[in-house]
Amino acid sequence: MPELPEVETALRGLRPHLVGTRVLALVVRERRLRYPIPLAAEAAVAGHRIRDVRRRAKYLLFELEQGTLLLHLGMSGSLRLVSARIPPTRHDHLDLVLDSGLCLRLRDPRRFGALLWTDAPAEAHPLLRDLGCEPLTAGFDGRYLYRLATGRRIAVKPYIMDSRIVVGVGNIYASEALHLAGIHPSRAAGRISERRYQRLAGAIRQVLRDAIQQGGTSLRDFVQEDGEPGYFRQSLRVYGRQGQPCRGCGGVLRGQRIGQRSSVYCPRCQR
DNA sequence: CCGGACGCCTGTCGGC
DNA sequence: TGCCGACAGGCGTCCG
Repeated sequence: MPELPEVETALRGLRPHLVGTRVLALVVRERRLRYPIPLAAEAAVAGHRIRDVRRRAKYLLFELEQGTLLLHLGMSGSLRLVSARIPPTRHDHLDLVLDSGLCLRLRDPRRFGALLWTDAPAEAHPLLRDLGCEPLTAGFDGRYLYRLATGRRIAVKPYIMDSRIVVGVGNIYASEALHLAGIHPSRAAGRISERRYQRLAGAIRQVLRDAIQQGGTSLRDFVQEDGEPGYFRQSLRVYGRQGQPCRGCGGVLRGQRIGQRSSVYCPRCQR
């Protein structure tokens, strides 16, 4: 379930429970995630305090007294804070055991997630180095999107899903933002005006903010059981609604594959 | 450099 | 009911 809003929600929920606690151990039960968890990770983190937890793109960064853990949830990863006594179940691949009696447990059935450790500044890590703008910070606006799109023939949907351009916009939010902005998902990125990119940038921010807000209400307690999101289901405009009526004009929403990802849009409202 | 395809995994769902 | 293919919220890599 992890898109930027969920990672952000996870961050906000977890942070107060993590910052200042000491890592007693990293327990790895399944090392084969997207990248094998480095053998050095366990030894590197044990005994160190968590100074801070931050988010960059969809990565959670656990800054320890020594080095940083980079955690990515992939397609199916989820985090829970549980008592260290609770036995792990299937797909609970690792625990970060804390001196508070809790442990941070990663479950990831598809194993597209990742846990890496670096001693260097996290931003310099190869996986973070080339990332584009954070959509919710200054610097991300229509002009930025417009400039980087110059001459590009890629469809706008995969363009805004490209993390070298802007991070955190996954398949759902790309679809939603394009509908909100009235832009056809397969329109060439380089053939959109700066003015329309302003609308798009605003739509991306709005959609992400709304989702964070709603995610916040359904995922508020990470010490509890799971907290399945299920959040925006109700407020989705197009995603997963192929064949159903557009909430704007009442017309039938159309589905199409763009760049190997399913896309839904309104042929009337989106041009 | 760019755009598009591929593959990594497991779980679920719809159709037959 | 059971089987099978399609598909799933990501993303790095490879190829032309």
